[in-house]
Amino acid sequence: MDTHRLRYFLRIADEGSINRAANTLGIAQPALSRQVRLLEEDLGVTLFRRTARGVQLTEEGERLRATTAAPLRQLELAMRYVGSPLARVERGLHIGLPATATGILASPLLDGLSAAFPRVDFQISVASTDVLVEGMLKGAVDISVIDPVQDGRLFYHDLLVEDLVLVGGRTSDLQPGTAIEFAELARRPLILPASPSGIRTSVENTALRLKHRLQSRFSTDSLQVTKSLIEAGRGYGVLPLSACAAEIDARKLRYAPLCDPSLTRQLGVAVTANLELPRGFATRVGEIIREEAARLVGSGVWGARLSPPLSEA
Amino acid sequence: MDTHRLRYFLRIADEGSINRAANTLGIAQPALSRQVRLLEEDLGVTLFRRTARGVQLTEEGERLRATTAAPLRQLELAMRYVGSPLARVERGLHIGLPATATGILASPLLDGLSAAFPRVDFQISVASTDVLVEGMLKGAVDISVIDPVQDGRLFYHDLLVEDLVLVGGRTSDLQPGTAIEFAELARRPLILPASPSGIRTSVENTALRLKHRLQSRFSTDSLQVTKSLIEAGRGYGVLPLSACAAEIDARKLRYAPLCDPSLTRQLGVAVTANLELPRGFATRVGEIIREEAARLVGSGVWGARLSPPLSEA
DNA sequence: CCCAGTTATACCGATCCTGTATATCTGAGC
DNA sequence: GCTCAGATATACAGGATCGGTATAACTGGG
Repeated sequence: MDTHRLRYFLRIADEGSINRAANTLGIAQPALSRQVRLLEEDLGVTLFRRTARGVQLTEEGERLRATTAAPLRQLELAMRYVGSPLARVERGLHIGLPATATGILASPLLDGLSAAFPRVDFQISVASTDVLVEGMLKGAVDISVIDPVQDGRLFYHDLLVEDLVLVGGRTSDLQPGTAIEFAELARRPLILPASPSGIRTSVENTALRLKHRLQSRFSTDSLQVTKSLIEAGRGYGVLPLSACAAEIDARKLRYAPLCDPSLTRQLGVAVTANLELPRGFATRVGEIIREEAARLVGSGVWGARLSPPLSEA
Repeated sequence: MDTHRLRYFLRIADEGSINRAANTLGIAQPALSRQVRLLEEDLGVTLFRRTARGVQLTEEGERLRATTAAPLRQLELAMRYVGSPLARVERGLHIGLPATATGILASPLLDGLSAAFPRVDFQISVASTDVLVEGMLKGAVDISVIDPVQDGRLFYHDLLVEDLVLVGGRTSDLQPGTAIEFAELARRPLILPASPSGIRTSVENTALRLKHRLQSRFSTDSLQVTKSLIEAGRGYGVLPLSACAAEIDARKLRYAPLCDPSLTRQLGVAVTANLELPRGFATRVGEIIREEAARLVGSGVWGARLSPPLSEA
């Protein structure tokens, strides 16, 4: 019943190996093995199946991970920031997220942020990059996760890169194992974002470069609408897998990777340059966004690749 | 960064004294003093003001308590139940709460329950006792917090007793320091629950016994409506303080204690006798409700008195 | 001024954690 | 079937941390 062992356990679950976890934790492997055994004895359950290529969570282990990861993270943040003057900030902070990242990011992010900054009311707006940028320049939005932008009035830093996949309805012929060539996209009706989002420009620029002509029958800025149109068989979507994981699990949607070329979308964190916030606050919030994203990526929940972090002076 | 010290810290905060906390924790006082000092050094903040009559939380201490109590409890429950077959139950559990307890109980209760039973979808219904009892007998509601009932088809056990206060609008003359006699109630327009709830019968029976005639101008089963009517100056309400703490803090409502006689309302936990649930599951859920209530009462958030617990064989 | 009650300090023994060295196990490749 | 690489498990010793006992220092109240 100690955070210590729990942190070890979670790291092992992430790494899938006691050995690798011992390395990243900076302790010796036998010590870690021992802690796992003690934790298992304490709880009276087997947490891992030991194999010759590492360890694998049992059902109980998976349950423990699911129920302890978030509270443990909240504790860590709460203790880290309790001494910080930033924790005293009383204010509303307005966070902007793109629709294609809310499903995976919103809830854990709010958990973490409210643990670190209990006096702050966090508000989340879901909108396209251009709307969020406008909101930030007006001062209505404080910090956003958006597509890359070049604007001197914003601080922007890359967060992660995510592969895009082709998503179709239940009756489509898409299979995760069979990649679809980009040229094939031109022969299928596409449902693209209405506003010039990162995904849409990525798709359109590639089409232009390869001299393909796309059929875009519908366009909408609502991810919800996009997915229901796809589900109804009205067309195909180009989306990050994380944005429709639930529907794919539920067999409502199918997907296939893209190739020749594959497409990606880049996300980053942006804050306004002239923030009326306590010094360092926005930076910390940005760090927590990064940490939360790193955690989701590291645990395999978010299939993306992290961009290199900000240099830590 | 150890649950150990955090638990000690929270207990001290609850008891208001290192000495008393040491007794209830079963360790020596110097050891506990030491742990507090170490925790304060770790975090770099002063958590308590030491006085000759105990200790008092500083602002940072209060913040730490607010941000760590819930996650810590979730961790404890998650670890306690990870090995239990009950944690594998996949089912929806329908919980009934009275409107006057939801505000204070719903959120922490859901936190705790979902940590203990991750596979269960908890649904909360807010209704009056008679509706909840009916729902439980029909099997639509599994477990409820309700006024005391005598019904052989239900298992019922007392949970806590709470004082009722007179609540008026912002312009009323009520003051927390000046108790209002019951006789005075008859001279004020009251807004009482429409259904025969515990609060309403308590008020009406007392009036009958003392031969007072009440003026009940409006009645509604919605606590929301009740409070907005009171706020608009349409009348007075008889409510537990916990049901309108937020509005009183916000200076939208005022209150005064009742005397001659004072009124209370009793709450208990009830489950149907013929549950189609795994053996012991409802019992455990009931225990968690009790624990959560005890925690809220112990920390002073819920100004009520616990009923004696079930005998623990 | 004294006393009861509180928190803080000093020291000691026991426990738990970690690192080093080594054993054991398992799956892949020949 | 055998071997080997890579993984986890066991044994033992050193060191840090925790809790207990004894005692000091502090603060209000009578």
